[in-house]
Formats: sequence, structure tokens, C-alpha cells
Amino acid sequence: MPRPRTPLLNRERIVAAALRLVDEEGLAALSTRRLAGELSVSGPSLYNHFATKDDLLDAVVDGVIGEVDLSMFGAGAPWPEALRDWARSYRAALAAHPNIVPVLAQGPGRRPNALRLADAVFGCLVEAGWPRGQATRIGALMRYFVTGSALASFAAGFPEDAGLYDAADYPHLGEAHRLAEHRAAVDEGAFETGLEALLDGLVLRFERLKEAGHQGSQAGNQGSPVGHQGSRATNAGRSSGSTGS
Amino acid sequence: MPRPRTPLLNRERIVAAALRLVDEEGLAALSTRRLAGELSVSGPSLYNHFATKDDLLDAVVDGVIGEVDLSMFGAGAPWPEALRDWARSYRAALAAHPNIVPVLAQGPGRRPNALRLADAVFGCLVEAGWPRGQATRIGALMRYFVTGSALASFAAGFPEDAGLYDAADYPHLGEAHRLAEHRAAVDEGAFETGLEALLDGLVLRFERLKEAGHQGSQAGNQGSPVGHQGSRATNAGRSSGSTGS
DNA sequence: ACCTGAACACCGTTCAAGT
DNA sequence: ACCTGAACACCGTTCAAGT
Repeated sequence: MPRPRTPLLNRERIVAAALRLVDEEGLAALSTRRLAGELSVSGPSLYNHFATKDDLLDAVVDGVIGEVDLSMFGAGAPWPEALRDWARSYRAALAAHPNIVPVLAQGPGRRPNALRLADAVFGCLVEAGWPRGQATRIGALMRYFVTGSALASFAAGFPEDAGLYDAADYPHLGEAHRLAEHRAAVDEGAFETGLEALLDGLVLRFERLKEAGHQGSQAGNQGSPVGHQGSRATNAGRSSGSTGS
Repeated sequence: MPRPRTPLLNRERIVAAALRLVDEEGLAALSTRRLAGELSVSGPSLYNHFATKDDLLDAVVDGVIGEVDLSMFGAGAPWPEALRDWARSYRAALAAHPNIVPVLAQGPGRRPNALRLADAVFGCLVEAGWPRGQATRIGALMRYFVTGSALASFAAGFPEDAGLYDAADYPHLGEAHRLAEHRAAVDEGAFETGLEALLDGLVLRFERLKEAGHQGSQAGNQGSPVGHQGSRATNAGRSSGSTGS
């Protein structure tokens, strides 16, 4: 008889168990021995399927990123609508697994789903007419906002202990102890407000860009993904900006 | 003779050494034994000054938050300018210590400097005329954006290995391997673009709010820090929003 | 009051040994 | 090819003991 026996472990089973453990008990609970125990196997067995624990984490993270919907790109929708739908799907995928966000925020690295995501966003923006440098920055700032909003609950960050918020120390935080109760509403409201404000600001810039393009030197779609900085000169000295009076 | 001898350790020295270690070698390098070694002391000595390693981390984080400038609040500047200056100072403080950002993003907890920061931002917005619920959301979304932008470099997240970006897999990432070279410019450009876009979008909302307030029912400054959700109904179904056509 | 060494229950990872 | 136990160099934390 040869051996038709299936192996006890495979990458999929390990990744699924690791994600469950991280979701339920946090990143610190994910030890190789503990994970192996969940899979009824001894610790070193995992090393037959992943070179290191970091490799395993990479696979877990890429699985989460794979849940982000990218179908709105290239579906013919205007870029602001595509970006809005994508950002919501992106946030939903990360918010479902908040304990893994610090790992995933380190960048796409060599994870295929993360690279696919970056490719889709950048491609949509460039095809819509954004210069490549600007498209890069928009991809970056959207990731900043989405990962920041999924990394940790704003509301839950304020302890429910009312005695903490002494009016002498923190005159405006008298109601802060009630934030945690409304965790989901506060966090989602903040995300939605920020997303809409960001998109409004970007649409404003796009309109200015098209106006300038119609009369000045056609910059078109050329340029590096780094691009130039627009009219702002340096961080020092307040730019006139477009805000306030 | 009594004992004029000063103790070998104190909280300040420990916190300073811990921050240096985290900055130079990452969060994983901060073990109690390693830190004690840097201070020429044995591991358990630290427990005379901090109850747990988490307590120590809290002190490190609050020290970083303490570097954020809050003087623009209450200096009479309009809220968008105050918010812009604060966001830049906030990001600069975090970006100087990126390895500690995942810890700090968990919320203010009981850290005095973090609570002071939240108090100052919320107070400025409420005094400027924002309803309390909206002010809470703005504080949250600003933290999302700033922590997201400090958590990890966008540009450095793309490996410099040009062979990784196969055009068949990622048609638009042909230049992505050059991002890392321009790390600082890309990350700061994205932060500045996002910050200005966010502020533009918020100013737009503030103007709408004032218009509505002048004719409709004066809501004024009352209300809980949770507030209500405005006109958006639910996450499902695309809201008409203010973007696009 | 503050520091120490020894000890406890853990880590990630390697490796020779089994089937 | 895949899993195991034993081992290595680590962890955070406790505690009795020293001064």
C-alpha cells in the first residue's frame, strides 16, 4: 500500500486558525505553540508549511486584503464614486479584523493581494486623468485614512470611568466616558464624514487641475509616480491654501 | 551616615532609554532584560518603577504625545488654521517615533497628555460653533488620518525589487520600485494633500451648517458628544453625497 | 527603598529522529 | 513528505534575599 493519507496540516487550515486566534484573543495570543495546539499538532509542525512566523502573518494579512472589493475600478464609474465604494469595502475588511491592522499597515510588501489593490487604485486614478504623482499621493492618503480608521476605535479609546475626566484637567471631556457606549456609531460616523470631506476636497483639486490644463501647458498623463509638489513650497510658512479666509 | 546615594534608576531614565531602543531597533527589541541591560541593571529592577511592561509603554507613549504642540488652540486663530497647524505638529511628533505608533493608536486611555490633546481639539471645535457630535467625529477622523500617515511609510512599503512588479500581474505598478527612493517626499506630499483636502471638505460642511442654522431651527451648541448622523441613512445604498455629479 | 539572582511558565526556531 | 520530542536562547514577572 502507498499512502493516500492526507497531511494533518496545510497552509489554508493554518491561516484560518491563525486569523481566528488573532481576532478572538489579539495578536499577542498568536504563538506558534498556541496555534499548533488549536490545530492539535505540535509546535514545530508549522515549519513544514511556513518558513517563519512572519511568513505566516504575511499570508494571514494577504487573506484579509483579498476580501477587499476591487470590482468598482474599471467598471466605468467616475473615480470619486469608485474611490468611495472601495474605501468602504477596504475599511469593512480591515475593521472585521482590527487586531491584524498594525501588521498590514506596514505596506504591500510582496503580498499579491495588496499589490493588486495598489495597482487597481493607481490605475483608476491615472486613467481618470490624474497625473501619476498625484495619483500616488491619493493612493497613499486614502490608505492613511482607512488604516487609521480601522487600527483602533476612537470611541473605545476613552475609558468609561467618568471619574477620570476631571473638569479641572479636561474642561471639555465631561461626556467622554459615554463615548464607548456608542462606539460603532461614533467610529462609523467619523469615517463617513472624513471620507466625504476627503472626496470633496479631491474633487475640488481635480476641477482646478482640469481648468489649468485647458489653458496652460498640457501636462497630460506623463511623469513619474513621484511627481512634483504643486504650488506648496515647504512645510514652514503657512501656505495660503484654500481654507478659511 | 544615612544614605545620600541616589538610586540607579528612575522613571525618566527608563522611559528615555526605552524610547531610544524602540526608535533604533523596533518595538520587538524592547524586552525588559534588554532594556535593563542598556541601563546596566538587572531585569527585575525595572519593576521597582513600573508595575508592568505595559505601564512602561504607556509612559513612553505619553511622552511622545507630550511633544505635540497645542498652543494654537485658544490663540484666537480660526479653527481650520488651528487644526492644520496641530495636525502637522501631531504628525511630526509621531513620525519621529514611527515604531511606537501602533501602541499609541489604541486611544488616549488614561494618559494625561493624550487626554489633554483630545480636550484641546474638541474644545476648539465646539467653541468655533461645531455641534458636539460633529466635533467628536472631526477629532476622530483627524486622528485616523494622522496616525495612519505616521504608522508606516506608504512609499517604503513597496519593495525596491523591480522584478516584483510584473506588468502581467500589476499593469500600473511599473515604476513602483522607485517609490522607496523618494520616501520622504511621497509621504509628506500625501499627508499635505490629504490634510488640505480634508480641511476643504470640512470648511464646506461648516458653511452649510451655518446656512442651515440661520434659517432653520437653531441647534446651537447643545447635544451629546455622540450627536446624530446627519442625513446619511445607512452604509448600504449610495448616498447622493456632494461629490461627482 | 531599591537592587539582585533564582525560578516559573512561557516564546521562535532548529534538528535529529521517526513514519 | 510530514510530524515529533528535545533542545537552544530567549521572553514577562514573582519573590525571597540582600543592603
